[in-house]
Amino acid sequence: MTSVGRFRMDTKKLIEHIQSHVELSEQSANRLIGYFEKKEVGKKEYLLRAGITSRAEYFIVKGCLRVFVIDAKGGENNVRFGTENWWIGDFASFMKKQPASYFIQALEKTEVLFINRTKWDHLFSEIPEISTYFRIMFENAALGQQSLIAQHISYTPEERYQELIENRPELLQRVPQKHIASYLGITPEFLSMIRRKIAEN
Amino acid sequence: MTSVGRFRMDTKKLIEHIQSHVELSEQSANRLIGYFEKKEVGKKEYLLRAGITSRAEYFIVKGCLRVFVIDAKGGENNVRFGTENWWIGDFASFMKKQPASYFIQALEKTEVLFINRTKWDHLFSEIPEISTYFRIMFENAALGQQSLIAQHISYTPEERYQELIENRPELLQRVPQKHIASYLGITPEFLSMIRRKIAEN
DNA sequence: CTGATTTCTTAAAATATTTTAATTCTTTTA
DNA sequence: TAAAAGAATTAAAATATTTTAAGAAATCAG
Repeated sequence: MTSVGRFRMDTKKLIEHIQSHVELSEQSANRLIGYFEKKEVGKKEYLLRAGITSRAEYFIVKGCLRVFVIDAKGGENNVRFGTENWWIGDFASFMKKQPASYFIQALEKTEVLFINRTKWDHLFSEIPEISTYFRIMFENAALGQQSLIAQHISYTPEERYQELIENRPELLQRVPQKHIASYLGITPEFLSMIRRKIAEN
Repeated sequence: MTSVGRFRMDTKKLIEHIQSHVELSEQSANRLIGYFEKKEVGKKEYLLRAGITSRAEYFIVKGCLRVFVIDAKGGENNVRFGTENWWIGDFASFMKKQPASYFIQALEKTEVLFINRTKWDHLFSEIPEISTYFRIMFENAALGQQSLIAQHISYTPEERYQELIENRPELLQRVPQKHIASYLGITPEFLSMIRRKIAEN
């Protein structure tokens, strides 16, 4: 197993991410390792399926996942993409122990760290710094989603595509366009048209 | 000033709301009062304007507010409505002390409790139960927004209107239709058509 | 490496939504 | 309470987006 410094490579990525947001003592960092397990998800495999109760929250060490819902007509609708250093999961399902609304599928071979519900419940009391870290994560999630909603309501598909180019250009290299189109709430055909129009200028 | 039990009427509503989510000792409840101030906002008056740094987070004791952004074409786009027992504000602006993106306007004469930034920073260390309460509030915000985004992406305006009828029927009585239309991301004319179509069946 | 499958693009026709404008209904104000 | 202002409805024309279908390009499996 690859090792960097005191930690396994995968755990190190999580610890670095936490340390980029809060102070984390060496002792806490060491304890933390015991809370997480590693999992690999092959391309096109599922980390979670709607209807199944989600048993974990996932931190992406390497790879790319999409989160989608199936609508009344049976169509897949992407709502989020996760890449390195993102947390992903169906948090409502995880917390309330209720069936998930979302599917989570790997778009590449992906490596995640995950924490189960029992350990999650102990985490905050035993590693206090983590409480602040997750408060920041949830605040960021709330902020990000707030502006997403604003964008979805106020902007045209073309403007939302331009936003995506600015905010997450790496996704356009990594994710098939049909998934981008679904994320933008349009058909692949219409996205193709938008791209042509932008390229012409 | 009206008084119920030991507390002023307005503060009591907040304390009851907190107690419906976490245990709150009498001592903590008493301390809490000192953190909040009261404010009245007349109909059509603004609690916050985009461009101004938001100095507070607001708890609605009585009344109704809308949160909106102005888009590139100068149009107002409602993103949220707050009624009794809702927290409202531009949290990004409040936390980062940066200019607000949102306008918040009263649709009725509204009474709010607010906490300023200095007190917010002391709140969590001095009244520990509150940390859990706000974690729950943010979790709920994240969950609510997650399903809002899913809805916006997956459903037609008509379906979103039906959702609104089921989830927040009181808003339809309270909020002018042009604001509902803006919230749904459509024109008032189109909402009118949807309503007629639904009524016909 | 090659055939099979999936993804992307193009164009035309169909549908959904907005815009404009006029009319009625409701609320506000003097 | 009447007049004025704002909000909701209707319909027709204009525009945005989806659907369908087909071919080209890229990726995958044997």
